[in-house]
Amino acid sequence: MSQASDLRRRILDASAALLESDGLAALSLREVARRAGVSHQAPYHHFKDRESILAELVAEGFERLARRLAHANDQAGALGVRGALLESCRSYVGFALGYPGLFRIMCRPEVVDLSRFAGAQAASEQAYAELERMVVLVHGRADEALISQHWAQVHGLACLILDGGLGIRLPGARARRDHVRQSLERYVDTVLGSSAAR
Amino acid sequence: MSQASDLRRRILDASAALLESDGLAALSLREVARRAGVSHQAPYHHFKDRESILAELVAEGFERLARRLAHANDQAGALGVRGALLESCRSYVGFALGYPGLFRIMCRPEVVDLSRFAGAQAASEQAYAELERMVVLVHGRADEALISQHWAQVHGLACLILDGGLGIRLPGARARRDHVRQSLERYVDTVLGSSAAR
DNA sequence: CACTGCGGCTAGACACTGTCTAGTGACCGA
DNA sequence: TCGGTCACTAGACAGTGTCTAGCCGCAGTG
Repeated sequence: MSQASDLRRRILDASAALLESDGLAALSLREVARRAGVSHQAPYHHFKDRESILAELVAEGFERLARRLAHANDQAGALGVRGALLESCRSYVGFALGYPGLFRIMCRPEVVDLSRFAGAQAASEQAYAELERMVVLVHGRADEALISQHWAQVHGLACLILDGGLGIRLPGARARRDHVRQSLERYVDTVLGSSAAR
Repeated sequence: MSQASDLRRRILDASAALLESDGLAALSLREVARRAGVSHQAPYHHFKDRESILAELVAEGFERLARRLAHANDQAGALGVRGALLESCRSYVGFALGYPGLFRIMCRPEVVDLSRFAGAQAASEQAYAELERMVVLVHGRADEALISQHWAQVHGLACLILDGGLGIRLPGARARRDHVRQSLERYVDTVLGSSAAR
């Protein structure tokens, strides 16, 4: 049984590695099995299908993201609201840029349909709850429009750098980091300025 | 030759239809050929490979998006800055929700690598230029951080409704429309309020 | 008119994919 | 010792993108 869960873990790890190194297109069950040194049918003993493997990775991804966001929220006392907000935004975008392959399948329902996988969906709700907590910290309350405004800002920036035109415009990790920092600081000032004005 | 370009067009149309009705996964060259009533190899006479077909659709998509954004920009005189900004945001998000399959491949480099297709890239630059025009209208100037802040907001909202958790939270087209309207109005007020305050 | 080349298309083949079904062998409780 | 379950292997199937070869009608040229 130790070997069993061992193979399960090895399959997940090989999948994650393949995802980050060669992209989703290169992630085939058979290649994963090859890298794990087992037959092409072995993964089926631990996962129902290909999507289930990816769903497990997605769940782990959302958990990690939620932990990062929670950590930023917890620092509101030490850093103040502005510092914590900035940290939260950086966590989100940093996660996306740090694990681009994983982040992509996390927001691609044609790859992993969250509604089919309770665990992954629950983990994504955790991350959402942390975003909500941050919005309450900043605005004192949280309706859906406020949350989605904040979420859209960080998510949009991440997507645009990763996959959209911003990535093309920003060659090199250094330029991206600088751009993210600058953009997020401007966003934080906008949001806090507008909130204070009310 | 009329027949030739006819088949080319039919292939593009069949691909677009398949993309919107059954999603990217169902879009195979062979199914497209079947629907166009030709052999599975016929498309190769008009397109180098599968990606080239999608790249053509992507180019057309960016052109259409750019036209919509340009139209919103042009209305700044009639609607005022606030009205035009709102209209521009609605155009972007409305395009994404109106052609979800198309919008997805427009921001999925693992599906269509823009750097390989000059036409598609040029069209995407047009759309970017229109976004830049809007930022100038609103802020009087446009640096990269301002543009990406604006772009991220509309792009993020579109992505979250289409593929992210917001779509799950908003069942039905009506709820989505309302949410988009509310979110964008709040965003527009935030951005104009903050801009006026400087 | 005959010949040649070429553009638009068909047909067959190949390697690769996910997944179904049928085994195989080791371990474990009765 | 026996039956059964568990982790895994092996073969097959339909479907895919793409390579190569071939077919047919039409234009241009001698």
